[in-house]
Amino acid sequence: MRIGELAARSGVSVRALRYYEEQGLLEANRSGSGQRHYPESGVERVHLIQMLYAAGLSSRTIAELLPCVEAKVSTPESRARLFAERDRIDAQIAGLTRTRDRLDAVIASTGSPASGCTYIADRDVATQASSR
Amino acid sequence: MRIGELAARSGVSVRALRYYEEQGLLEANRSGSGQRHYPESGVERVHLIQMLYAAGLSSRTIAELLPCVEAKVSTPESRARLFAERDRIDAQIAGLTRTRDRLDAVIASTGSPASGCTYIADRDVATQASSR
DNA sequence: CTAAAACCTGACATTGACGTCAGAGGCAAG
DNA sequence: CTTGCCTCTGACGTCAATGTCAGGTTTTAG
Repeated sequence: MRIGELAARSGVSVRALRYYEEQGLLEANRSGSGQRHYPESGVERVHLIQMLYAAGLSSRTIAELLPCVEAKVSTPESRARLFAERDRIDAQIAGLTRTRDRLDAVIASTGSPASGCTYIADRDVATQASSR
Repeated sequence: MRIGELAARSGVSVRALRYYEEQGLLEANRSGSGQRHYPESGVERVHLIQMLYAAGLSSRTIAELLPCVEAKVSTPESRARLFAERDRIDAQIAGLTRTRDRLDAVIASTGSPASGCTYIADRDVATQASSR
């Protein structure tokens, strides 16, 4: 498939795919005229890349780890890297959990008791929260 | 205390503290000559700010939520915001957990004796969430 | 008193993962 | 063959949270 289709199917932009290639995360077969062509497995690969990005890894780190994630092969160095990233993610989860619990506490304290001020008179629930 | 001490004690840079003030996250009493002075509670406040940054909130969002986190008071809007951020963090934790489990599987498959290529299912990728 | 250290404001630089635009070429359909 | 969409490369723009530097004032130590 060509780049537009891969973009559509994997949910990222065409620009992002070219960027991934530039960073050595995603390879493409080039047709005679220079157009990129990807195998079906490209979709899965892009999802994997996105997952690692979402975990806070940089493109450089991803480039280092992708081969051993895909090929299930690792050198001692890459194993150390895998462990380090795993632990970092663990720590991140722990921190996020504490943050969430703290937010829960705030919600509870401002919401339930007679701490004043909080009227659940829902007047405009349509205020969609545009986070992110 | 002055800004240098707060920076040292809270573990962030002086530049960052000035930035927090600029963004309305951190207030300072000014001495006659214009120098910032912070109460002891500033340390805790900066830690709180850092925690929220680490959870992926933007300075604008933090500015909106800090008052009700500190004062335990919330308007219906801020409550909705709190819920939304809490849920976002929950989703982020879930995604990170899946990523960590996948890394664990990779580690196991590349690390165990006869690295017999244990297959790793990845059907559930791309839980959008980003961090920082 | 003086020099060093800390502080001030203001402004430009940086980093990462893209967005966006320009100008040119490729490809299937009518 | 031309129309219209897709793709190419290259390059500059963006955004957020700082880093860094300049040039000047304040505080502190000796």
